[in-house]
Amino acid sequence: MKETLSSYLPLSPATLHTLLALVDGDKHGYAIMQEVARQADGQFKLGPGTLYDGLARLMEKGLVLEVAASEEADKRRRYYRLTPLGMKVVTAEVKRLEGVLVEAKRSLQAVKVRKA
Amino acid sequence: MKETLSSYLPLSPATLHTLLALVDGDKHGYAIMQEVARQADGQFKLGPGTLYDGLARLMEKGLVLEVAASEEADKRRRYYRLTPLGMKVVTAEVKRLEGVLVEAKRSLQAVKVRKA
DNA sequence: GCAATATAAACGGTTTCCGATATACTGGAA
DNA sequence: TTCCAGTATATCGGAAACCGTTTATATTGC
Repeated sequence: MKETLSSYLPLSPATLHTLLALVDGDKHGYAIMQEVARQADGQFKLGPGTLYDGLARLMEKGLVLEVAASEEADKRRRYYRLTPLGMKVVTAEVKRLEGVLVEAKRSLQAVKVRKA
Repeated sequence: MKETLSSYLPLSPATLHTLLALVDGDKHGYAIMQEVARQADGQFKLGPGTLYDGLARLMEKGLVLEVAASEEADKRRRYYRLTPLGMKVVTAEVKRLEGVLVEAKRSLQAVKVRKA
């Protein structure tokens, strides 16, 4: 299973942020865009093209599925939810990135020290 | 300066790993591939297509430059080096990712707790 | 001098990105 | 009641990036 999970990695920034926005609950597309902008603090914005393309791909792969809105007002909204697989994949990517950062910080620190 | 730096971000996994491999010193292409494979512990491999495409782009943008080998034996090798800008960009991306991971772990933890 | 390995690079097809655009609904202000 | 800004989804098409395969050479060890 570790192997199959690895085959989804690494995630592109757009994909990672989309999945992360869905971790804490179902959201519709526009809300995902806002959440990503918030999380990235303006340093990164997901446009509609990237978002909806990405969502379509994620649904094909089974990482995300569309769910019916319970009894919402706005009929335009379409809600998306992480599948269990999607949750595993985003968890695995976060773990992978942690490892990358550990190595990265070690290298960067070594350079700083060398210069000092 | 913060703003201009942001315009290079986020980095794709391939770009990030290429730059990280160069942080601790000049390397030639083949060595970069090996270093990336090592750092990623097999979870991610950079093929030659991706690598050399990426290097060409990084040189255009001024994040990497080619340097002459001091007095090497192997004449085929072409060495690449991070520019000061490249170093700043990779540092900024590492910092950005740290923030993303903090948020990500918070969300993931919240989900775990909710389920427990 | 042969085989294996190391190294760079081109090539071409596919995937992904992503801004622009279109369309339509919603809520409130003028 | 009209109007408008914001909300919301979607498509399109070009650009950028990815990436395995192949080609070409140099080197190294036998």
